[in-house]
Amino acid sequence: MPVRIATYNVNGVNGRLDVLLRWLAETGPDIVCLQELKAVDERFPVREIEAAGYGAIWHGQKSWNGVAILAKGREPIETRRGLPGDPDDSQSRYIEAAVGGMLIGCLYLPNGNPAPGPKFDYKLAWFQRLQDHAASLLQLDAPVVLTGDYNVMPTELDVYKPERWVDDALFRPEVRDAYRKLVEQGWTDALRTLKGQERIYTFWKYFRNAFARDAGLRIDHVLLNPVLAGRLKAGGVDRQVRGWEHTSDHAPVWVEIADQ
DNA sequence: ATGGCCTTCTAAGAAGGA
Repeated sequence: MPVRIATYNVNGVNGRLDVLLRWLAETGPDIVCLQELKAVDERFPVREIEAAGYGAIWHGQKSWNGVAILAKGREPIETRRGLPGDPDDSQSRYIEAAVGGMLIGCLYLPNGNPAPGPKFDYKLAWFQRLQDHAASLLQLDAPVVLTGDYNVMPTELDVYKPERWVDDALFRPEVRDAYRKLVEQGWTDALRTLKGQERIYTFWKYFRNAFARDAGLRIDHVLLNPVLAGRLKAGGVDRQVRGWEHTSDHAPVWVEIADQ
């Protein structure tokens, strides 16, 4: 049986619990990385998620951020919470676990707007810490996935109107460079590799009917280490979820990994 | 070129998102 791994910026795990549970029931991913829980640890809906058949670990925060890893029929074994490199960073943006012999890194990279400014500086510093940690993960022989909301459109192909985003923190050259350098360490951008030059979006603004116009961005990514890249069989975006009532502004992204 | 929408926290609007 292939393993299906998904990432989903849920934009409020309690406010959109119905959407999350419906998506889990309809698509049944084996491993799920969630971002933007927007809830403290005590308010993570662990009962409902367990009732749906998933074990979970999570790292919450009041109002903002928050990440979680879900595993169908098993408990993720937590290996890390928070990126190394800055003990003063109190934002909940990274959690990592071993699930069924794979190492899963779940991340929510800072937005960084407005740029330039302190938020953009924080984004670049966070990206550097991610690069450093990712390099250490590449030393492992085990299968490794590094996935989540990267808040970067890697190329012009990933933006509905690139010229409108040139000064945005999600598309500025420094951020695209950081993503490119990360991938060039030896990671495989799963969706781009599978889809060639096809347009792929994972996010559509709530404003101005963006989803209906398909005015989207590709900012949620699944990166695979070399062991897993050779086992990549399929991948896609669950676009239908973005069309549901009361839904997140992101759609889930998934890959399927073949057995060894 | 701007503002459009949506969440949380907490009780009206502010802040953050992208």
